[in-house]
Amino acid sequence: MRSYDEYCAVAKSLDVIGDRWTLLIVRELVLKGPSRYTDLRQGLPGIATNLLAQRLRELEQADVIAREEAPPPIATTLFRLTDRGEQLRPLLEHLGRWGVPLMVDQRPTDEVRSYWLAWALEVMLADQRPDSPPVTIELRTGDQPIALRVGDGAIQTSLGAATDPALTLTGPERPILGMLIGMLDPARAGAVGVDTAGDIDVLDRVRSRGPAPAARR
Amino acid sequence: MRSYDEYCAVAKSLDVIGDRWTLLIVRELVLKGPSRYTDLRQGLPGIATNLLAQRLRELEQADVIAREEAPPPIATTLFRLTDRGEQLRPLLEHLGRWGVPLMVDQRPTDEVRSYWLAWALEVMLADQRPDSPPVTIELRTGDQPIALRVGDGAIQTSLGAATDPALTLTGPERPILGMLIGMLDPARAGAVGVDTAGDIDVLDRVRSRGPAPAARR
DNA sequence: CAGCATCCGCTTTGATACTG
DNA sequence: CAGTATCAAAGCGGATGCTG
Repeated sequence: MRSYDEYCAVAKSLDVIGDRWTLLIVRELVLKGPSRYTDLRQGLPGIATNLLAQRLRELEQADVIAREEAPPPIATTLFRLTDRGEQLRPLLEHLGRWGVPLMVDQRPTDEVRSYWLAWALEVMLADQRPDSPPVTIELRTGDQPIALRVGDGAIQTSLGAATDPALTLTGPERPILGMLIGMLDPARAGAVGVDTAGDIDVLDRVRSRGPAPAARR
Repeated sequence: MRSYDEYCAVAKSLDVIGDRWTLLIVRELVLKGPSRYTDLRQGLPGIATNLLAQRLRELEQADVIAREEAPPPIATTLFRLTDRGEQLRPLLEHLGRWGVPLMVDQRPTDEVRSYWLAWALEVMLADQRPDSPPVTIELRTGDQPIALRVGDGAIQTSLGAATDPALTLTGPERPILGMLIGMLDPARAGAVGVDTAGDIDVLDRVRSRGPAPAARR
């Protein structure tokens, strides 16, 4: 992209990370850690392969990512975030929180990856009763199940089936997210296509953190 | 811009604010408050007028900004941030902090506005000795002077000459910023084209906050 | 197969001129 | 003041082919 030619910190940032696809590449590296070219492509459906190569080159030049030649038995190129790139993580978390309300609009053409959803829930939800014993909720949605562990004041997610979940939600992504962030009455689960198994009341345990954090100062 | 067609909170955010110029328009409204079309153009040198009109329409549709018809004696259209738009402020602050290190690269074609610089300093600097009496530093750089007030643990800036500054720095933007954020030895001010008048030691009073805040959690 | 480069049609942007 | 209209240039998306 052309530079904005402004001597402004925001404009200079956007000169580096404002191109189309660029922040989504950083997202993939934040979520997956060091990744191969091919794995990045899996997480960026629709990107033209030449564009991915070009963006990776630009990000490397800007010291946001680095490429390392992994030794055998991996024997491939890995792309990873530099320290400078890691500093974008809280920015992405903020973008994620800001974007959660937009997820009420799920379009039939939208690709889904469960690790995107899991991450959105981590940055958006909070444990409402930190002193109660931990509970686990299993979400059967997206391209693989998500285990959501609520306890000790924190939210953790992992991919794959949960062991002994207190509640299992099965159904489309949108209403399941809606129930979790409190925008959809859990009692209406069935009406919106969500199958529930277990104790529906554990949903009270999670609470939305609001779309934006208070400004730092 | 085309949608990324991803059911991911970050991608949904970028569908709204990822277009070229969009975040800079939000920056202008954050810094200036409700603004007229023409005033926005002044702060976005290089934008094509049709693009500004189009972006404003899109941002209005996305509930990031609203337009209000100001009554006489103003009698003009004002664009202002909605609540949703205000929630982007901390995001811009983060982008600003991340971008400050990139300001070592000032190009001759870069446009400068003093209120951009003042804001970058506000989000980047901190009062190193909150218990000492307040001091004021005047910066004669950019398109108008900046008064930098350090005291009570906070940094405040205002445009225009300062009253009774302890230190006045006159010269190009880059070395002045460098001296303030501690990347340039104040003793070398003269060698880099900066004129100093007053007590150079008050520079120890400000401290860089580092390029990125710790992750919230 | 991983990691690209090239080509081509289409969309977005930039520059400028013009208007209620 | 607050835009719209027009058109050339740049960027992007999709398909394909190449190389170790």
